[in-house]
Amino acid sequence: MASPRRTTLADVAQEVGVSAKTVSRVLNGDGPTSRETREKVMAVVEKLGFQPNLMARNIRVGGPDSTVGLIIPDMGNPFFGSVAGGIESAVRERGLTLLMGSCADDPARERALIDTFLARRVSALMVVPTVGADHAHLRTARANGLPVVFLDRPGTGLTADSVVSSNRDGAREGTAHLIAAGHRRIAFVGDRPATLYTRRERLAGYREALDAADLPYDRSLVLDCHTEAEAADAVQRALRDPQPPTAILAANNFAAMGTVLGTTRAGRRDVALVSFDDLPFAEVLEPAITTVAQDPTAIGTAAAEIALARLDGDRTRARTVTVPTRLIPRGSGELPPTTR
Amino acid sequence: MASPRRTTLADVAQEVGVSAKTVSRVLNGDGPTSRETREKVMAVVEKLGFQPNLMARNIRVGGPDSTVGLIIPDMGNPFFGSVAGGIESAVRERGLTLLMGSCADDPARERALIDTFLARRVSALMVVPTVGADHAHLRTARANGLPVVFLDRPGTGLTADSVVSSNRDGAREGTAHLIAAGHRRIAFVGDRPATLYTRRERLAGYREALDAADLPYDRSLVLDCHTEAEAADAVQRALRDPQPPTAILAANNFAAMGTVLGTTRAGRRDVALVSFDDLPFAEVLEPAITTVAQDPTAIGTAAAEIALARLDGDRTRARTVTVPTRLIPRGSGELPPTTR
DNA sequence: ATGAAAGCGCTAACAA
DNA sequence: TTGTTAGCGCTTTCAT
Repeated sequence: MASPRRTTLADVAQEVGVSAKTVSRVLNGDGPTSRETREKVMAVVEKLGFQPNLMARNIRVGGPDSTVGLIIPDMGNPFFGSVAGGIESAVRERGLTLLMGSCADDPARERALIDTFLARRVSALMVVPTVGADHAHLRTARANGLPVVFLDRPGTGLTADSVVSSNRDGAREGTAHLIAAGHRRIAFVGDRPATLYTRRERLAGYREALDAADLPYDRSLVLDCHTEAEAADAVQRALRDPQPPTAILAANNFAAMGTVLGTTRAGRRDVALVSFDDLPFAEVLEPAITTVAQDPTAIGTAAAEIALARLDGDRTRARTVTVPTRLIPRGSGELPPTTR
Repeated sequence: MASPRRTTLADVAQEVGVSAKTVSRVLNGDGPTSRETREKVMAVVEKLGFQPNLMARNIRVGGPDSTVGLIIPDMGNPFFGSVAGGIESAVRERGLTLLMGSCADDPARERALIDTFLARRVSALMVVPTVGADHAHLRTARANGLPVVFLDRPGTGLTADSVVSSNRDGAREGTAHLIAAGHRRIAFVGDRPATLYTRRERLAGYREALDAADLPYDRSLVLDCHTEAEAADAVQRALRDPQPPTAILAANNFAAMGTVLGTTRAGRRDVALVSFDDLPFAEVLEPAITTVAQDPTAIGTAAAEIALARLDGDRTRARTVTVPTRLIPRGSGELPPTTR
């Protein structure tokens, strides 16, 4: 029942007939070792299935572990997958391994994951902050030299590096695109809660575009939803209004999917849609959806670069990197609507 | 420049004026401690921002780390995100933390990640095997009591627990659905390489359905593709054939997206489609897409349950759990095609 | 309720 | 080229 004690470096050493340190030298390739010893050691390592205990190593060496921790709010969102991919390829070149965990939109869980990573002495910590989370407790770790980077949204209660999309500009451009096509009643479908950073920024961009065109800001055209289903319902309801929108700016991918669902269910093909964040089927839907594409991979890469620079001793003050978005016109919102 | 040595348990002890062991007792709540000591210790811990070094703890305690490792081939695929979510919620109840890494479809990278997790003494290891990877080297670890579970596909070179979808049955049902609607030329759009487990199984199911209906198996109707773009091209080409398919079974989500792209670009709305793996917009597209839905969360949960049972001492032989798929008819493939 | 000493698996520093 | 000793930060064991 009790599993046999795991093979240790000492076991290997004894079996080979050398000292532990020699085995260590062979495995880590630091000190000089004779070709013969090397071969014998490797053979025994293989035979015994020895796996060095990295924790024991790290504890002795004292430095941080060769991992980078990433915490995301939701595994189901492919946006974060792409972000992670960007980080991964950047840190891998430095021999670091990306480990990630999801907190499932739960601030307490985010805190627990942060502690887990800190306790395991990651080299750097990347966090996509969850709504309601506070990051003041990271102050000490950061002060002690741990690079901390916030992605997609700035952290709360802690000034640290962060990488975000050009939310405001992107939303402004997207809205302006609809306005240029002649729309005057444009709904904004955004995430909840309304205090969410990305939501606030994108709403601000939307308003800037309205202002620039001297269009009134109508609070009733701003819809809240956290899920695709909610967005679909909200959109269907809005379309039944006496003064319905003729176009919609969906402020994130879920909102956009819900919007498509909602307009489809309402049997409406004539509602123009611009989506913040690219969509899998943007090109295929009828009409094809114009998007304000983010670059999640670039966000990840930028974050990794900052973290690596910090590891290299960069002690300049915290900066915020803005990754530009790109408007991809795709039919929807391009032609003057029939209701013009 | 050199960051100050991190605060240790001993630092806290000295500051409070007690022994290290006492601080340890307070933090882990094992031995008895006076209320007064507890408060003083906690205060200093807070003040110094002390983070216990879990590696040092684990090394002394000897047991495995309180983490479960998951390796997936691709972060961009939301399917794996859902699988991870299933694992997460199941292991969390046991106080375990899920850590995952992506190998980006690279067998060498998978190997490195496995070694990383082994070296960090995870409690259990879950792997979605990457094409070309071999898992024989996991034998020792498994023999020493480490639970190893393969997801989505069985591992190579190692008999271990695995959890898979009912690929064959699902593909058969999906194909039968198309046949029942009157289709006789049904294309199969599957992943590359053709040796891929899921691809093989699903193709087998497709063939079973053809056989059952006495339809011929036409090799030219089997299309290979690893990306959405490849699938789109392949489908467009197939539709230009003298004897084009009237229906398509897409064997995974990328293939399905590509198929939708391909048929759309070809201006064909009359091609019936059944997709293995549910799609974001299945319901919205015209016509709505019938899917053979997998249950990725259930796959994750099942895998976690097996691993936990192993941790509890279950030493029965390796088993394979099959998670059923579910046919969701949604218009596409329901009505007799015009070409009947 | 608390402390002292020993030791987990490994490597730094010094020998030989 | 190799071995020895000490010690990383923590917990175990045994004392008090």
